[in-house]
Amino acid sequence: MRADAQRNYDRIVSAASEAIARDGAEASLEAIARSAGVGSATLHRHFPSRWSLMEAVFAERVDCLFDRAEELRDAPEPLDALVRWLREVAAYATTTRGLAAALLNGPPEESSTCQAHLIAAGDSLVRRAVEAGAVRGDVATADLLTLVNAISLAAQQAGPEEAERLVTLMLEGVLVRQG
Amino acid sequence: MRADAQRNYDRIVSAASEAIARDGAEASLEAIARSAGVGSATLHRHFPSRWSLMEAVFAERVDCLFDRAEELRDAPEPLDALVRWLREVAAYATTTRGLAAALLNGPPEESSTCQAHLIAAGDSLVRRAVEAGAVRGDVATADLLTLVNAISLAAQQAGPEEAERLVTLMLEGVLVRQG
DNA sequence: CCCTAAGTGGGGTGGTACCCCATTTTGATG
DNA sequence: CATCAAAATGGGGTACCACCCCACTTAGGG
Repeated sequence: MRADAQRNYDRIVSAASEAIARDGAEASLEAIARSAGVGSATLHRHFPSRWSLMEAVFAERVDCLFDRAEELRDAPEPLDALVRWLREVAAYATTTRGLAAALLNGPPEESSTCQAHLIAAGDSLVRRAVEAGAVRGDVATADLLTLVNAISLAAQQAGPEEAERLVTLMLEGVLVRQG
Repeated sequence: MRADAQRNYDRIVSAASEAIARDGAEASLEAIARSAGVGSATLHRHFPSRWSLMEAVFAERVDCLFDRAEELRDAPEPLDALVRWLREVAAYATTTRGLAAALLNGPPEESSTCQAHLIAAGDSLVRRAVEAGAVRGDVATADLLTLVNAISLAAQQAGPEEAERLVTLMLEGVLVRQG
């Protein structure tokens, strides 16, 4: 990749990051190109679809969550580690407007990179929690992340604390515990 | 309301219903007006915002769920009634593309009519289930509906059976039951 | 230094939401 | 039944969007 192409790529991702934080997942690509000081054609060549741009923007965030999962993997309390990580995922998805929407509503193939990365990160935490007897064995990491993302999407206008409350409710369950 | 205005109103809602079922919540208003045999200005006068049209389209469905709740209110098993009703809500929201999105992502005031109607419908079922000792007392009907809608939205591309699975998971909880 | 291939962005196309206003239609009244 | 003012209508206009074509520019290896 030529140096100028790389420079423009970075500028676009940076501008898109700001625009999405401000306007959500439906931010105008034209405006992003403009604020990056780049023609719209350049943006569309680097990122053929809206989702590919999303993915580039969120890759950094997802990497961060991935690293966080590795940190928590050796925490003393497996359940605590998992719950804490899921809360961080929810917080990221709720505050970074559009992340949840991108992960859930994006075309299957195109949003799978982020999704797969996140699932890989969460998997070890889930497995440890299951082995510790704190989490049901028939729970898939993908399900957990889908639910957390769904909640984040639903609570986007209510705020992060509402999302956290709903995540807790989901983990504990609605039905009374009958042993 | 004049007779012709009423006729056009009905035509628009009918066309919108089809379009949303086919194309989802982002269906083109212009196309809806066209297929209703009506100018776009007429559509925009009757429905100032996209959400107001959504509301009109979904009102029928929501009424149906409301009636269903009343039917189930006197069912012998309160928990069974509640679970069945929530599954029906999920099924409606998943199949009627856009219902979930409309209820969750719509502006607070504009989507509140549907939401309020649904909460009112579910409330009696939740209360009965709580009194029967089957559901936690600190669970709000609104939370339940938010979660069900969130799941529906998340499972929209996966299908109704996936949504049902996730609803069950949410109700039972992810953590192991420790009495 | 030069030349070629990669990269660029202005401008075009076709689509969208939403609004203005001249024209038509309705239905209550004389 | 004829009249007519108010209500309703929709064509056309504006502004914006995603996406694409293609003449021009620039990087960087020989």
